[in-house]
Parts: sequence; structure tokens; C-alpha cells
Amino acid sequence: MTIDTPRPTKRERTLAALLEHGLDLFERQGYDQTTVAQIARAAGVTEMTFFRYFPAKEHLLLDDPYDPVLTAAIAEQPRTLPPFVRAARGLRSAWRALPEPEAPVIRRRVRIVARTPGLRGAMWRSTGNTERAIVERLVADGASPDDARVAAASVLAALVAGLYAWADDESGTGTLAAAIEHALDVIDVCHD
Amino acid sequence: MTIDTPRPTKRERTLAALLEHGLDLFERQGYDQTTVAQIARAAGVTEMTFFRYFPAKEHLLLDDPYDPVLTAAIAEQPRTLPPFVRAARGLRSAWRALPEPEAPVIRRRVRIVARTPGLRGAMWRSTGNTERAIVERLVADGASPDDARVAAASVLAALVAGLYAWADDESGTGTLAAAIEHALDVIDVCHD
DNA sequence: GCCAGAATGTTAGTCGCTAACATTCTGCGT
DNA sequence: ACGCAGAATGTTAGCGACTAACATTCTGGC
Repeated sequence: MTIDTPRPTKRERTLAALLEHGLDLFERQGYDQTTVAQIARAAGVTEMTFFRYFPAKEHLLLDDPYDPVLTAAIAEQPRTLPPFVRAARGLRSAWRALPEPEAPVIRRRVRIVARTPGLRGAMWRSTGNTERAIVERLVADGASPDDARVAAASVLAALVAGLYAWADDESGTGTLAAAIEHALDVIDVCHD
Repeated sequence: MTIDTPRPTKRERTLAALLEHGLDLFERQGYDQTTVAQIARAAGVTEMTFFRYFPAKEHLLLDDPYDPVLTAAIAEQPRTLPPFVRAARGLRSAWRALPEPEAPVIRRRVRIVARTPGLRGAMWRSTGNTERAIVERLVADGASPDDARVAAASVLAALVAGLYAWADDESGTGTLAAAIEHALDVIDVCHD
């Protein structure tokens, strides 16, 4: 909880309204069945305005400000390890340190993505930036570009699969960090 | 070369025309800049007809009749191995056996996909069937569903990354099978 | 309370894609 | 060669995501 909440600017308020009503409608009637016009109307705004806040419908669900932490964690892994193992262990230690409070919102979003085939592709594309960041890090440390791309893509795919499994768990008991760690364990099978 | 080429039915001819002109236009002016109407016109046909042959624009590039071979190869891997390793080695042995003659067309297609960000997502979604098939196989052999999904997604991501690297190689000398094998080696780092 | 600039609305249009129905053409048997 | 069933294609109309150019209203600091 922040100390003081100075009256949110109008921009912040409409953004929040779009996010809230968007998530709500997606959950109630499905992503494909929900129209941008509907979301806008629910938020007391025009379709046009929606696109001033999000470049596309899917961006209401896909945001990703996590990159810097990840690459830092990868950099800390010993360079003697193969790129694939470095990436996997780096991601694992990064997510272990992540704060859990944001988990509920993330869960709502991931749930919708996991259940909408068309969005799974979009999610994958949206990991493009993260992938680039990881590749950069690995190459800077001596890996071949091709190998780095393979390692990054593969590790990210495992991470996303782990996210889906966590979001789909009805009980909702497990922590996000544990789910991620488990997913990366499936992949990092070398014990040396 | 087949022994005799009985006059291709009209359906086959328009299909071929759409594929040919589609690929051509995509290569010359880019995927996003190419309109379905353009492709149809070039093939001497209507936009409507295009959609009778392909459910969506992207399907002109994405076809995948490979699943049965893959799962069979995975089934042959020893069940004592972790799911991830089984999947990786199964895929490797499957692609080793694949005929190389189709490579040139595949290369054209993958090249376009690799260079069109929006299509990378579509490609990923189109691997959904293959993923399901692999998961089924792994689960049937005793893996947990969550673990199987992680393993399948991760291995497929590596394979696709390998495909991109191969298609982007300007020299065009390396064989498809070699590229795939190399990609899977990056991921299967356990030597035991 | 005023006013610059932010925020929003309007209109019009493109592209991907679908549906319902009409029309033409192909390739088979005779 | 001929005719006909059914395949193949065309037409029209429309929805939803998204963009562009321009007009309008409203906000928030002074």
C-alpha cells in the first residue's frame, strides 16, 4: 500500500476501467466472444479510445516488464555450464525472488490466455522481447547465436507451460514461484 | 518422380496456383503487405475461393502432417529416461529419417514465417496438435500431465528455433536434418 | 476562472473472414 | 460426343479488428 494516493489522473482512471471491465468480460463470456466495442462501452468510452490505450485487443492481457531481472540472474550463472542450463537456472533463481502479491491478477490473465487457443500464439510472440534479451546475454558470454536462440526459446516455452499449469490449477493453492521452479526442473535434468 | 501424372483435377490446380502465387507475393512484398484479394486475383480466382481452400491467410504457410512419425519415435525411447529427454531424442531420431527432397519448399515457407513477427505466434499455435500428440504419448507412458506439457512445449520450441536458424542460413548448404539434430543437442545436455 | 494541452469523439475506410444463395463448369457414365 | 449430377466458383452483404484525419470537449495547474 503506497503512503498517499494522489488523485489518479484521468488517463490512469480510464486505463484501470478498461483493464477491469476487459478482464471481467473475458472471464464471463470468453475472449473471442467479447468485442472491443463492448469493453469500451462498459468502461464508458469509445472503441477508438480503447486503441489509444492498447495497440491491439490482446494487449489488454499481455504485458511484460520483467526482462532486466531475468538477464541479470542468467549472467550470474557460471559460464562453464552449457547455455541451455545457464538459462534454465538463471530463470529459476529470478522467479524465486519475485514478489508474490501480484499473483492473483497474473493468474486471471494467464487463465484466459491458456483457454483461448488464438491467444497462446500471441503470448508466445509477446515473449519475443524476453527471448531477445536472453539471447543477447548468452551470446555476450560466448554462446553461438543459433545455440542461444534455441536455448532461450526452449526455456521460455517451459516457463510458459509452467505458467499455464499453475493458472489452470483449480485449487489455487500452489505458489507461482513453486510452479515455475517445478517446470524448470522438468527441463534441467542434469545433476552435476 | 511418379510414374504417371493423371491430369490433375481442377481443385488440385487452383490449390497449386494459390500456393505458388501466395508464396511468390509473400516473398516479394512481405506477408503483411500482401492481401488475400491479391493472391486470389493472381491465381485467377476470387477472395471467397481462397477461404474455401485455406481457413485463414496464415494457413497458406502452415501445414503439419508429421505427427504420427514423431510419436512413434518417442515411444521407442527407453521409459527409464525423464520425459524431457525421451521427447528430445525421439524427435531427433524421427527427423533423421525424414526425406530431404521437400526441403526447398519448406525452406521458403519457414523463411517467411521467421521474418514475420505476427506469424511466429501463428506457427507456435499451429504446433498445438503436435504438442498434444507428444503429451499423450508421454502421459500414456507414465509421466505427469503437467510435466509432459512442459517437456513437449520446450522440445518443440527448440525444434522450431532450429528450423528458423536453418531457413535463415543464407548459404543454404546445411541439411534440414542436421540443423534439427544440432538444435536438439543444445537442449539434451545429459550424457549418460 | 482561464487556458494550453490532454483526452475523447466522429467519420470513413481497409482487411480478414463468414454466411446464404445463385451460377457456371467439370468430368463421369452412356 | 452428350448430358447431367455435383463440384467449383461467384455475388452480395455484413461483422469485427484496426487506422487515419480532423473536430470537440474536458482537465488540471496557474
